Amino acid sequence: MPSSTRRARERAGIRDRIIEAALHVLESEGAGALTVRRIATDVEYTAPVVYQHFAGKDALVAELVVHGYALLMADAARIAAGEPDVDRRLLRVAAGYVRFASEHPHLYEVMNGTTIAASNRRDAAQPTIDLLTELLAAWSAEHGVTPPGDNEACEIIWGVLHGLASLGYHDTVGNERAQRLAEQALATILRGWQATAR
Amino acid sequence: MPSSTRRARERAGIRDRIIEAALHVLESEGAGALTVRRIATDVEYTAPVVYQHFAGKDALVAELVVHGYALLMADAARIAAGEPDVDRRLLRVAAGYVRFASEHPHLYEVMNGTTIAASNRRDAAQPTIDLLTELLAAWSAEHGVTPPGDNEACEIIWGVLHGLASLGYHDTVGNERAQRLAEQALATILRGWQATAR
DNA sequence: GTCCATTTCTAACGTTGTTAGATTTTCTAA
DNA sequence: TTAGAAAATCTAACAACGTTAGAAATGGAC
Repeated sequence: MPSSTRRARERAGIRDRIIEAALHVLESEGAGALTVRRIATDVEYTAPVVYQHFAGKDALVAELVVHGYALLMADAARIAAGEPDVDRRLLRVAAGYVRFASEHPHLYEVMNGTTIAASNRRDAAQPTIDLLTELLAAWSAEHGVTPPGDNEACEIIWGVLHGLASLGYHDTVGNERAQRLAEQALATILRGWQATAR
Repeated sequence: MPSSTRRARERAGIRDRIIEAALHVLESEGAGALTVRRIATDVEYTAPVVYQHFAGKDALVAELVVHGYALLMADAARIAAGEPDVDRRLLRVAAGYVRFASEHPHLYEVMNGTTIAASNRRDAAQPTIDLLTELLAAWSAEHGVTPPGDNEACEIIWGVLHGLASLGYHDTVGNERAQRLAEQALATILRGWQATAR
């Protein structure tokens, strides 16, 4: 019965369109406009169909968060691939992280919000963390310096990037300034680790 | 007519009780439980009286944010006053900042949420920023090192503290670990600035 | 062409922030 | 002390939210 597979394909298609529509509303109008009825209207359905594809609004938002981290990861990977120099690579990824937050402020907000559970966020963020770990290992090998282990160095950098991205994405300081501050902060930390090794 | 002043006093009293009740609900049960009706019930009134003292829920939340920054400031000032050594003082304030976030997670969340406008947050946070600037100036004088000016050093530290506090307060990493990471990050940055000066 | 399963919609429930209007309380003044 | 003004408070309602139950429509299988 080939029709059942087609039905499944159609179902998945609607699911994807819901996610797409939700992402578009979130990015263009913010979390306040992201209502179930609005999303349903945008995909030309009524509200209850959303619940046939997602357990509830929170589950849908969780998927947006996963999508957001995938975008962030792709951004970071692209930037990293385009810069051969180990030091500059880290700095550019740092600036890219902050830029991502200010280019997708509403998405970044839910990515770090409390609607999503901490463990889910960790899972979604893991690839990005792994990339950061790699970049850090390469830097470490290049300079013969070993920064604090047990993931501490990586978590420090993650924290710094997130902190300065936060300052940037809700206009506490400007966008470009936050990017520069992130680069400076990271450069200073790397220099600090080098100074420790001496 | 002394009664009118008493009336004003009573009005202010109710206002304060509303703020107190709201703060208690927020801290003990989180932002999800913070509804206008709930607050009104807790002060033994009905919902509309809240609107006689605040333009809306957002205005009330804004006051909670101000209150939160005052608490944070008091905490930081107390810690700073208790530590004569310039370097240790900065590290202890850093750890204190992160601890504050994990001891008041829901309050810290709204303090950095999007319900409050960026300019209002800046105003509320200004005293804490000023304290940070002072601590940094003292450190700078002690070591004969001038970190980046134009408030950049201060904003970097602020960002770092906020970032690691965020990692800590929603359990991305544990509480004590986030405190240690903040101390390490700050120590490394200070070392980095010293290394630059040499 | 009939029946069954799936999909979709209509209608509703409870809760939210918020406002209008009635009601009660409190103060002032004769 | 009491009549009337002013303030405070409550009741009732509105629109919008997330969510669910049950009716209506749709589409494939014999």
